[in-house]
Amino acid sequence: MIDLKALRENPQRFIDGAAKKNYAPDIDTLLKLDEQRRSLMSEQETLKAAQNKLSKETGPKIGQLMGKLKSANDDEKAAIQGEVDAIKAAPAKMKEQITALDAQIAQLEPKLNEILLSIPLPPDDDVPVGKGSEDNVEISKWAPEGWDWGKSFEQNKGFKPRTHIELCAMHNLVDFPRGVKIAGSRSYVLTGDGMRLHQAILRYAIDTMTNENGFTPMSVPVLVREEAMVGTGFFPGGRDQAYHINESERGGGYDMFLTGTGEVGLMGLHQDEILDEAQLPLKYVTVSTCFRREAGAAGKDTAGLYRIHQFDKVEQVIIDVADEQKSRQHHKDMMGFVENLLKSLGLPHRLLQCCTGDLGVKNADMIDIECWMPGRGEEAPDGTPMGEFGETHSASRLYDYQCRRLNMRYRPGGENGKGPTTFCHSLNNTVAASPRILIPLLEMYQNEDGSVTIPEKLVPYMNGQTKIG
RNA sequence: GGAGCGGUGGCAGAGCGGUUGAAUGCGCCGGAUUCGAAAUCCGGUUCGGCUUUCGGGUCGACGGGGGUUCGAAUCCCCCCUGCUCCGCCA
Repeated sequence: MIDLKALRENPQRFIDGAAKKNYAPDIDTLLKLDEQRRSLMSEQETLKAAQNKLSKETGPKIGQLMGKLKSANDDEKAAIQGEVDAIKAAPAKMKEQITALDAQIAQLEPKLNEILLSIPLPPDDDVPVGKGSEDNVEISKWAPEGWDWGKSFEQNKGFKPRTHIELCAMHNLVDFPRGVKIAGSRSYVLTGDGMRLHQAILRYAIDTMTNENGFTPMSVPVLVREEAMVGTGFFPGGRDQAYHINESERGGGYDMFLTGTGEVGLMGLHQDEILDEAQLPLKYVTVSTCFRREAGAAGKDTAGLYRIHQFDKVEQVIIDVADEQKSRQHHKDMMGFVENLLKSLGLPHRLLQCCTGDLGVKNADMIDIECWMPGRGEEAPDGTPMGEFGETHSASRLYDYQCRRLNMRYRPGGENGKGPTTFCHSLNNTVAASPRILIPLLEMYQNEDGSVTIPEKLVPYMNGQTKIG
């Protein structure tokens, strides 16, 4: 959520920011509603102040009179009762007016909140302006020694690549038909070494983050309440993408949603809390099953492990003080952890600066990391795929947008005493999402005979096994 | 699923219809004491909205939402949530 005060002061900044992201929230209406609400509120407050003043005077008086009433004789009783009734009647008009104003204010609020929640965080000025993913900008590229970006897979390795789908079939790593039988399209079953490799990469990723990078591992819910989805910024915008468990319809008090990323659970941890500055930054990592409806992606990436409804992901988040420089540094650090991981696995990849049109509501800045997938992309005349980058990671910098929604704050406790409570900054980034990461892993490590070498770092996690097939 | 008891400031924990934004303790901040520190003593310390001549003013909030009342943390209703016992399952 953006800061309503900041919006009032400089609406243009938010109008422009939204436009850059291809959003067009009705900011004019919001400002009008906000104006109306404030004017009604101050009118109401004046009345309430008068009412409070009055009741402060009459309260003790009534108390006294009621006391007298008990010990009074019949003649006095009538007089005292009359006095009490008169006092009681006084605030009646005010009360009516206040109630009426209440109703008017309540009427404005749903629309106001709806628009407020939908206003995107303006992108940072150094984020390139663009329409969509086609305008993203490559900022760096890495490949292990011996890999020449100017050459095809075949020229690099001396044989034609098989796609991960072929490799999976060859070694019984995935059973697609049975996955579909059980759970419908975009479903799959990891089998044997496929499942082992999946577990190996996840475990390797979480161990690295925990043991080398100082993150605290967590297990968090993946079945959450709507508040967690709204708080983390996925709702209302991304409602279509989440599976909805309709518990209220069967007598439960509220509905539940399946999370599309561990970020929801991790960020929800400190919802409504005031954190001690000394505890910050908080660095959390989780591995969780992620669920995505992939609404609107019909017909896209239908084959293989690329776009599926359910997968497992190791996710990192950092929560820290509201300091732009620190946020920027964390962002770099988090990408560094991923790059080191990919380098240790020998996977060619690049960093992509996402343009404004590709950011989504909650990001000020986002950098995707894409791995080279030799089995993707267009086919050469002889039917050999030419390879293509595929998104495997996404690193977001959110400022206080998410923490404001989550009401997650800290007390700045510098030497000069305590400042006002302040919303934290948050960031998140993928560490490893599998089985998607198995695509580059299998395709880059395939041998001419179709066997697949296990990356050195994963061998310990495969019980010493060095090869599939 | 049945029965019972709870949810109060950063934390613990009183208050259970009358001025109470809330005793007390811990923590935290400032001061005194001390060569310095600990201990002790004194003072301060909830969060948010609106407004402001930046001194302040004002409203709201005791899990959430409604209601009763001149007046609600306190009474009533619904919801969320925690704990204990019983049942069921593992």
